[in-house]
Amino acid sequence: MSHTLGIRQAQKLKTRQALLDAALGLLEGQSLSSLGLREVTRAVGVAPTAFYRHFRSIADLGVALVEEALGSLHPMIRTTVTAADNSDERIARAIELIAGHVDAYPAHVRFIARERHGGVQSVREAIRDQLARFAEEVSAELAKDRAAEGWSDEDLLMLAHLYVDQMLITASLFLEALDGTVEDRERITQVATRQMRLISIGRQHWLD
Amino acid sequence: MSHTLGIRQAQKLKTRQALLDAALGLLEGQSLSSLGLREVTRAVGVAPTAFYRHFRSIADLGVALVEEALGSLHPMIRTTVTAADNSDERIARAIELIAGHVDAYPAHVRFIARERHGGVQSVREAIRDQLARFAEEVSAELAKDRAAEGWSDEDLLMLAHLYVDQMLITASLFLEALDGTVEDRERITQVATRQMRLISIGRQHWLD
DNA sequence: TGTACATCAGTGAACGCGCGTTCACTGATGTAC
DNA sequence: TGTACATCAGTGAACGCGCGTTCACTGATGTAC
Repeated sequence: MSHTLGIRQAQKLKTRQALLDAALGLLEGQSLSSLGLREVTRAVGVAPTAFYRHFRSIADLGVALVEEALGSLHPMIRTTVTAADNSDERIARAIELIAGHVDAYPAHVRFIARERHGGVQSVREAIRDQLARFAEEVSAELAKDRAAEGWSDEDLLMLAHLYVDQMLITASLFLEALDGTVEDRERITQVATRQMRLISIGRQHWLD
Repeated sequence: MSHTLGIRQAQKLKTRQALLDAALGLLEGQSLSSLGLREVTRAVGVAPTAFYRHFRSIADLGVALVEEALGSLHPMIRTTVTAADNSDERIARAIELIAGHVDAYPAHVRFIARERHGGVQSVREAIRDQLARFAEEVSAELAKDRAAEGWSDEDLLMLAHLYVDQMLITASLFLEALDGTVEDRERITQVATRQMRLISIGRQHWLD
């Protein structure tokens, strides 16, 4: 049978999640290295000191946010890349998937884009490690394709990184255009589609 | 005949440059949205209030840093992309140029990578505008090449953006490896070279 | 060239404010018997 | 089931500190004559 959390532990998790959610919201207009502990607890409605029951510091909370945000990106990246063969139709579907993810989790996407090169070392490292893990999974996924015959492991990994980076660039463009016009978003879709197509073409002729 | 600046104006420019330099140095370990005005003036050795003689705010100083940093990237990007035809030798030279630029101006590269998606809107916009200008110049440069025959303006611009983004990604990888081993840097060089090669191949077969 | 006045980059005191962190605490939840 | 004690998430007061901004100022540089 399933184990039910105690009341105390359940409440603690709830507060912790509220802190994470509040921080993510506050990070829309600033970066992690300027986010204040009091700012976060004020947004949640708990005393500043309650923060320490959950995180040692804002940097620590940031690392937890990386897990959460990239956990949500994970399935998207997998699906996108699995679909990223040479078919134009599949490329189109992958781009739509990215756009949909940005619509559904804009704060996660913003957080990763912003803190990937941000001012907090431990967070940068966490993002780098997670993205490297993704690239390895993508690489393994690519290896299954018959188009990967004759490719070295190194070349598969470099292609995987290219896909992952391209995906993040596209996601952050869609993010900037969230409050923009339909035309803005269509232009981004068109450019991203053509870039993916060019990469696909390069992939097809890699072994020529 | 050349006009010599007055003593007063020359001294003012000197202080202004000192503020920019100090800020850039302080931004190695944090992001712009957490940089303090007093921190910067303290590093320079002037009174906090002197700051206002040069900039309205830290965000304003940030925009000035964008001009400076991308002014230094400008020639590099031009040269790199001009050299980015299908020849492996030219690709290798382009990657070396990027690595050399990171060695020469690490703080500029860090600033642009960090603040491109950072927490200060006006700075993000300044970077976006400058990079768009670069992409247009690169696009015009690409158009001169005989390999561009039959390419639409739209496709040239999307390729230009791909090159510019790829360059920034590579630069920021070299930046992370500045204190790393020679092996780290060689691995980055190898991956970046292959990615550039794959893009070149896609470019060659674009019109197939 | 010399004088009298204007400009203005940089100063230093003062302000109110929010910050991170400490500490002893409270009272609901958990546990042992 | 009931009781007595332990745990621990969240509290609230207090602290010293650095922040951005204001203001009237100083004195070297610039300008008009």
